[in-house]
Amino acid sequence: MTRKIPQSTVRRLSHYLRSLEGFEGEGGTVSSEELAARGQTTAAQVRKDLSHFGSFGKRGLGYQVDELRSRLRRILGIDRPWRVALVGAGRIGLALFEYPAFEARGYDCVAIFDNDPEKVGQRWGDQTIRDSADFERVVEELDIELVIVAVPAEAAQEVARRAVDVGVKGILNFAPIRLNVPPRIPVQDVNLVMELEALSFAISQAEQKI
Amino acid sequence: MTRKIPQSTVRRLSHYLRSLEGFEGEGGTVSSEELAARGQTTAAQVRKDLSHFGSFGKRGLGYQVDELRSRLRRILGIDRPWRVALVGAGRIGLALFEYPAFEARGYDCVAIFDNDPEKVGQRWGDQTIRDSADFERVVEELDIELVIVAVPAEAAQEVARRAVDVGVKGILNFAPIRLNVPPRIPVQDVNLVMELEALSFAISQAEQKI
DNA sequence: CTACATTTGTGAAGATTTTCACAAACACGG
DNA sequence: CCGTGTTTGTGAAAATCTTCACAAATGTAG
Repeated sequence: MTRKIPQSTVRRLSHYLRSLEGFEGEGGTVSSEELAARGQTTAAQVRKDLSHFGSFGKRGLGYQVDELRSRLRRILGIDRPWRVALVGAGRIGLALFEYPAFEARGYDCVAIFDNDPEKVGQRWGDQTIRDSADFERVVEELDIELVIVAVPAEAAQEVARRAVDVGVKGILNFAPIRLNVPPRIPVQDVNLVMELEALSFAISQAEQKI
Repeated sequence: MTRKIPQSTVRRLSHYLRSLEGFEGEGGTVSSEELAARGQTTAAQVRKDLSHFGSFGKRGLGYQVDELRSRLRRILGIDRPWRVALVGAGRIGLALFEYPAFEARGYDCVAIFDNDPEKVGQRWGDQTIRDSADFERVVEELDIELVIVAVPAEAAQEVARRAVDVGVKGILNFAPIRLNVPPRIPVQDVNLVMELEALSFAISQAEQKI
């Protein structure tokens, strides 16, 4: 049943979950049709996506909202909190740290690191920025599982190496380079320039067709 | 030749361009093999990606670095500057506004909007935050083509509608909802929670296999 | 000028993902 | 209890994307 799941399926699952959260009807149900209408997809796609993980949903009725929600949370691995460290206390780091949706989804940022002596010791919310030199010790003490890499490209690979060496389970990478890590460690890249380029590409394509 | 280009191809093109920029050899050449090694892909994929847009590259030699660079810029639509407005002067907006890579790639943020009276009038770098009420007028006066939506989810759809109505060409959307816009307007979504969820999903999957 | 070593460009094959279409399951009304 | 109207789950078909494999170019050495 659960084998190699397409990345696109995972993204859609995340989207379904978000849709369900704006769904107050407690004991209510949703059909794949309704779910598809909210996402940008089809009913068949919704059913296929869900079917990878078993069959919850009653024929003739649809899916029970609260059950589907908790199933999706379990599938996405957010049925429990994650302990996250932010590395790089720049603008991007700050934006992420203050991003309310992270905590709402159970991602707890429990440490912030930077190697700029000016920044070390500053307070952000409930956190004090730590010296990168203490990274390994703190990761172990605080049992950190995820690392958000928000440092310049030149520093990113080294951060990733240290994170992997100390046993971190996954990396969210904002630096515009491909991190070289063992294949067992998932890395998720966020590349803002790439997104803008995809946009200007799409516009240029459309213009050319005229 | 140039037809429906996969999104994955566009992302790789962007990546190739970035690789080429770290390539000082002026008159030099690269082979698809080398380019593939830098990206996380194969030589055949590189050639196929490029072949969608014509055949530049000499058999037996490879691609001329500077020509390929400028071709990729043209393909991605960044062979000319883009006039961008940022809507939403929160943390994310600030991070984006200060993101140096944007300007380096020719995305000029020429206006910032917010509807919070406390923020309107504040200066960020060379920009003064404007009142959202002036959005349409300013977009027309400054000839703005792209809009970055960095407002809360509740406000995003309305911003998108106004942007489309006033003739903007594309939208980069950070709000965690699917914007409803006419199909001719490209929208690129950046959803940070989704990225983290994809990460925790991947980790959970890996753990389950044990 | 010829033989040889490269490397591109590209049809065809293979793999993956999406869509289709329909039997099976269920609720409901009578 | 039966017929009707839904909606799921899922093989099979279609579409899309990636990899393969090799002819066609090109440079180089002799």
